[in-house]
Amino acid sequence: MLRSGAAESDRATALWRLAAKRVHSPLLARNPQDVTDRSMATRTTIAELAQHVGQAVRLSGWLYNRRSSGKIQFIILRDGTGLCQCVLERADATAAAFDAAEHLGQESSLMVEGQVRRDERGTGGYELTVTHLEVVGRAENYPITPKPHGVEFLMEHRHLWFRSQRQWTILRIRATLVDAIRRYFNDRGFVCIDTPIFAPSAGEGAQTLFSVDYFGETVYLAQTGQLYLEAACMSHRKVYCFGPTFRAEKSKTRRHLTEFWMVEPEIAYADLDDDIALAEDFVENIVQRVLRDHRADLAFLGRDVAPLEAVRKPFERMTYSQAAEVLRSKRVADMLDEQLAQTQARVAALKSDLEAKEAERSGPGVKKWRAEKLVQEMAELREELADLEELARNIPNHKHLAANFEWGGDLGGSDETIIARLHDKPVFVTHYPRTCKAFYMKRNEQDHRVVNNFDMLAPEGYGEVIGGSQREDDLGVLEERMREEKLDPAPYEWYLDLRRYGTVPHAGFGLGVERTLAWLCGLKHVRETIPFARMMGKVEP
RNA sequence: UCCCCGAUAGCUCAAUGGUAGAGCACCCGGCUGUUAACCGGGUUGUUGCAGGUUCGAGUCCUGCUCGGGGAGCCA
Repeated sequence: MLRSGAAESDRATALWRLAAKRVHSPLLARNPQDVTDRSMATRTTIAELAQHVGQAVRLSGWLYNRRSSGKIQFIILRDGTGLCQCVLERADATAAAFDAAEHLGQESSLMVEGQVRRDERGTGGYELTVTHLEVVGRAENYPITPKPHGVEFLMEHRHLWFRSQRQWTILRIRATLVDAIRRYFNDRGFVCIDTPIFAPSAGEGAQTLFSVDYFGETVYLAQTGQLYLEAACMSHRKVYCFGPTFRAEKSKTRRHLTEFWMVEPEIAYADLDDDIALAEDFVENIVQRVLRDHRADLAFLGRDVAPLEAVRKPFERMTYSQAAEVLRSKRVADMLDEQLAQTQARVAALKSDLEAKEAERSGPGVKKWRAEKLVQEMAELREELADLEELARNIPNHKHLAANFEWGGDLGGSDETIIARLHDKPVFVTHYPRTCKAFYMKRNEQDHRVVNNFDMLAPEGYGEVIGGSQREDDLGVLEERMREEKLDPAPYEWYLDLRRYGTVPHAGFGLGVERTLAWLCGLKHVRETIPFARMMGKVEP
């Protein structure tokens, strides 16, 4: 259906040559090889417009939106690097272009040529006074209009939703985040090791993995590269893997995907403190990099950057046991009571606001456009109201769960949120009970009930972004743990070899890219942080 | 697997149990500085599916399907 980008630009070039032939003086056409250079206009992109003020340029892109007022049209052109308002006035010289643009549907592809002007009235601060326009490919009835759409509709049109400003911005930030991650490790002597996607039954919770028929044998899509990375770590000392990972958990929440990207470093001769120090430095680095490169983009997304600026070493730290005490404390009960009161107050305010708007809408003498605007505002308020009412219903339950938290169980989602809410920086929670963690985590020397692990909780309710641990390097203890978990040792013989031949203390962690990006961008849902989200009950497009 | 909410025009949403509507999109017309432009006119329906209650169901009841987000589990 959609042509490839390369084919698109070849066609665009060919069409432009045709256009150029028609428009420009034959006197300049001395060299037939030079067709594209005969134009006085420089070929450029919207992002580069600042360097071409006062010059004639040509842009190629897609029609983002168009407004007209009699003899003047405003064409918002999107070219992949930004948006530019192109102004087209009807005159003898531009009549053909004017008429061609008049019935152009949203997302039609086109090329325009004109004079660049600095103008605050135009999107992005620059405008193009159009002298020529060529339609490359017409589009009719583009499904995604400038008006609001529902999530279901947008997700079904993800292949087109990409083109809208918000999604464009988010995925550009994702690209920077991915680059920051790779650069961090590459610049510090880590060797990138690609771990396999097909994995035999790899122990911890095989029921949550996707099974694949592998020449008649059942294997699984990898949920971590860690065990393989441990092998690589004994060869290269500092390694990392970065790739997709798969979880078949039947979770339908704003934090879950069935296919997501995870980066996992692993370092030899390292203990838990080294691991946490690495995670801390790493997270500070990538957060500050995104902040440095995307201030305007984050502002466009409505992200308050102050909480991100606060992401500086050292982060907060507490043990699991301390967290358990905090959860049961009066401080947490009070905090939740206050949160509930605030939520209820906000709910009440929203309700009266909604009533007032409804009264105005259905009242006498309301202008049509005003009524429409009110309906839109009311829809937004209702959405916020629904979220808050759900929160208000949940808080008493969260309070109950926290107050009755018993040492030995894993922290629930609500417990993590509570711990994170108590701080304005990321929090490391360390030393979880061994019984609720994976067999490979290093047993703590002082307290055999707990392991040397940590979770890093992002602030502002974004929850667990990193899980990591020191690995059990003692062959005997590891075998004991595997017996405890009733794991068949046969598939792990190669893994046990790593302890048989020159075992050393080592540690690592995994960071989820989509959760991190949702946090950085201040998004409600991870589905917008990945190009094509794979979720429970959703594999298309 | 469990709990809560929802499904009305292509899209976003209205409609005391009583004639299915608006805005957008699209078509026609107007407007030389618009910012989700605006103004006038026009086209647009198996109210998710199957039953039930009722003189009468978009509205009430039951079941199912699909979607939303929460629990468990997780990054």
